[in-house]
Amino acid sequence: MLTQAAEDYLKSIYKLQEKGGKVSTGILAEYLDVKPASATGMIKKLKSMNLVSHERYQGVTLTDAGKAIALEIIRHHRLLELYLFKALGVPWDGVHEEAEKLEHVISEDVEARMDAFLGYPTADPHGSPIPDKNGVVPKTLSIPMTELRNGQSCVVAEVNDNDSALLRHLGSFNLYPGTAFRVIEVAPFEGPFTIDIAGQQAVIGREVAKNIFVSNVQET
Amino acid sequence: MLTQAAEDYLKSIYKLQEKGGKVSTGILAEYLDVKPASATGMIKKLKSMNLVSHERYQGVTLTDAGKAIALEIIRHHRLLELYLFKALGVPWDGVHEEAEKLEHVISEDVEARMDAFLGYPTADPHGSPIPDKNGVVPKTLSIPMTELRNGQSCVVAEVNDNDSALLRHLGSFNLYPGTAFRVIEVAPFEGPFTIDIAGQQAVIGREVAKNIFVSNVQET
DNA sequence: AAATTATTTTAGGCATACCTAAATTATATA
DNA sequence: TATATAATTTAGGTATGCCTAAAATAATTT
Repeated sequence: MLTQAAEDYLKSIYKLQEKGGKVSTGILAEYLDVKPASATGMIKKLKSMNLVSHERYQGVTLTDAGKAIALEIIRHHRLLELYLFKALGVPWDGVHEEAEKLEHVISEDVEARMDAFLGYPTADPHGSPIPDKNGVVPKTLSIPMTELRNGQSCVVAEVNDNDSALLRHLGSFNLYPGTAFRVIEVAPFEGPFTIDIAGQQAVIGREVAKNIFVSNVQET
Repeated sequence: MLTQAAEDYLKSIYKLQEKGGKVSTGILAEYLDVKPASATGMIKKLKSMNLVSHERYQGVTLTDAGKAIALEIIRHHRLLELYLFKALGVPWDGVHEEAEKLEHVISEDVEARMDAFLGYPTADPHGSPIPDKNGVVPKTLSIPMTELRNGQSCVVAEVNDNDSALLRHLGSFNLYPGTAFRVIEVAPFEGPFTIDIAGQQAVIGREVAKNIFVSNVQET
């Protein structure tokens, strides 16, 4: 069994790999809130286990084995988030932190039971895809809200899950995955978005909008 | 926050204190499956935190602060066991192991939600009392099954939870807490018990019977 | 009471995973 | 191209929590 720290490193490498391109020691260290020297040490250890590839100064990449483990942890995390949300009513701005601790200790058996209870879901409360047991990640077709123009309507597909305060803010507008809204006006010069959600008007700053991804975009 | 190991030590000291009298370094080490020298080290650490009292060669005792923490962990454990059993259908011989890992990471919030879901229960699937939020342990009035005589009937109150194989064995006879049975015959010379459970006859060895505690004993 | 046996503690090591500070290597600037 | 800056790695240190082996203490037997 891997240590919790090692699992966190694999998961983080996967996420950074998805997001941007090269995962450098420094980027990884910053993401995990440790010093670069600590990341170097763990990378060395993971490399010796054939879970990552790494050439000095060239960034780190997951091997197939490493990717499989990363996806398993991510699956645990997202199923737990949805379970806590649906079965126990934990507010969506709290499930991330809770799942962060549970994901390392939950058994495959309990996970399978939660999966069945939830009806084999494909997305967590923030809209992030839940990999299946074989590590297949459901494709999500979404674009950043910042690409929307005046008059377009759409549905919230996914929001960033790692900022509790942001989630509470979005919750106050009912901006959950599945919620539809229409862009009334995008202020010029990278300004805020004025939108209509079920008849209610709301102003969403650009920095906030960057954390929202939408699908089903239509001109109206 | 305490480490997981420290929490396990406190819990174990509490349980050993309940069961027998003096908790020696050796007993504690054996119970936790570590070497006596390791127990000495942790006892020293816990003493420096004022969670236990200890004089060399004289055994260890929980302070009020240590006892409060021990009871909190035990509460986590037993609520988790019952939750896994009732909400997710984990078989009763599996919940102990699972809860052992979860008890250290579950938040007070999630615990409160499970507690409410379960209707503020007072016993886990093995019949062990669940301490309340203030550390008050519900009193259980039960006697060892080994004290029963021919013709007495009773209800299973509690069984030992730390032996998976034993629990499967008891499950095969339906010997769960709450199940009533009648002693048909106690074989002489510390022999086995022949009992009647809902019309079905079963033979329970004395070593197995030592793990069963009963209440509501009546002559029939 | 002395000697043997058992328990407990001390002393010294190991692995994990973090840290800081210094050295190295790569990249950007003059 | 040489030099300054930034990123990365190495070296050495901390804390936890386990280990073994040896020393100290207590309990039991003769």
